[in-house]
Amino acid sequence: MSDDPPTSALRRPPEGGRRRRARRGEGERLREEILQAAEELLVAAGDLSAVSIRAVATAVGITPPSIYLHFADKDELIWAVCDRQFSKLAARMRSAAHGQEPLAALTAMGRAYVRFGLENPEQYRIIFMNREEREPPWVTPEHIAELTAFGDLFAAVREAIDTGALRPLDPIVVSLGLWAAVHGVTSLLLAKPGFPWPDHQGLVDHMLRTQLEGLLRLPPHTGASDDRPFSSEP
Amino acid sequence: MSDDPPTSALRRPPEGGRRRRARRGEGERLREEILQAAEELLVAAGDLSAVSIRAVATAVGITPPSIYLHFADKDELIWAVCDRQFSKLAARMRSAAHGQEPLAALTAMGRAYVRFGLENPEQYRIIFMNREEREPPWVTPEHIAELTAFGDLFAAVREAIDTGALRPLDPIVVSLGLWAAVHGVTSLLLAKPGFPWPDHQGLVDHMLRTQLEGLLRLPPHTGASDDRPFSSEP
DNA sequence: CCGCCTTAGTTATCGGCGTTAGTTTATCCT
DNA sequence: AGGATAAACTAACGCCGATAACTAAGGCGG
Repeated sequence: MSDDPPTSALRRPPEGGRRRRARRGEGERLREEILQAAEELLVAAGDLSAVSIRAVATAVGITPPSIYLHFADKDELIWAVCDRQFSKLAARMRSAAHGQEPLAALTAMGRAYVRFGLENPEQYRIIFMNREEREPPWVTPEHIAELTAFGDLFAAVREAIDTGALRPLDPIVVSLGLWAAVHGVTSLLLAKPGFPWPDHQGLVDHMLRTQLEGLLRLPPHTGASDDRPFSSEP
Repeated sequence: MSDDPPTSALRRPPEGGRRRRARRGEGERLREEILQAAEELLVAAGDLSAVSIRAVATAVGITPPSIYLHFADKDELIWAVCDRQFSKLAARMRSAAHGQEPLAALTAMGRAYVRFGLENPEQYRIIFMNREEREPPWVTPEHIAELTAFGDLFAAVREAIDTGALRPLDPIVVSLGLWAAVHGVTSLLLAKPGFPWPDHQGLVDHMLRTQLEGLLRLPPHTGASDDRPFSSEP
């Protein structure tokens, strides 16, 4: 990380003078360069704090204020960086589930989700492990749902319920529960990598298997059910 | 948040001169005042970024460098603040599970865990939704396990397995899975409070019920298993 | 070819941050 | 009384995100 192999064509030498201006329509190109440089800084350092406006500007070869011509503030830049990778998540989940019957599809989507999170830890942290207050305005619940292929998850759950494979529970709650399960594993692994975890894959498979088995149509259970109410409500 | 009711006896008026020195052994008292002020700032603003060393110093009535006499750096201060609240978590979980049989104890502990997280959102975020790199050195896996009453969780799981209530799975994996389940719900609710969640209690109970039912002693399952390996291993 | 407008960048600066070095002062012990 | 030391201070460094004001390079109508 200290030497400087030509890992990317981005870093310009200080070059003395000003940056050659882009042509009329080419402001877009600089935007892409900024995104690319910010992403490289983020994954290289593995730490959001290493991605400062100044560091990005230096990497691209411009001055800090120029970044504000393309992004309203730092949060928008960071989220745009993360969104780029995360736009691939839904496709990955869909292709993992492609052609599978509902229950297998749910497992495949869950695995793809965790895998993606572990492969893009910084982006996952920023998108799903931060308070939403810092999100740019275009990050709506609908956007989140789209990123996570929630529609496909929900459809698979509903089909599994309709065909009688799963119990007739509220498919929304079931879908959110599955999301919470895979998110729980992913975020704990990312937050505490030094914890003595067992095999990652085994843990994920355990979560999915347990969760799905608990949802299967079964003889009525007699498990523990203590029904004191909660304090906080939505 | 703008007016200044005497919410606490901490804030001193600028007072002109220096702070009256504490007596010889009383450095400890200032440490407590710093912790208290930092905690108040944290929960009042609901945002870690509002808790700057300078803001804490102002609130206590001292100058910023004085804080470093009691805390090595900002992270240690923040973690000490969070640890204070979190030291109550294990006791709450234990008292919730007190006298219950194993399965009911697991449910009670899970509920207590989520409730605690939702009641201390900033602390939960800092402790469980940040990368561990910023943790002070005294935050070991053992410390985390102690905070979360993992020993009691594990004991209840093992007992449930030994008595035949749960399947004979690895109790470590089962315990971590239960932790991941409740953490998944908690952290999603905290990260995305604007998401159209259903009733919190219902979601938590669904998670616990599903997870436990999936663990009950049952006819062997034939779930979907796609066995591509994961990328990262522990 | 010229002059204007727009766009894409610049320089300079502000206020805030965490942190450190060096200094002062009040209290305690002998 | 006087030195030692704990507990505070002042001043400053080098970052940070962000903004205001300026400048120069296209591109276009005449």
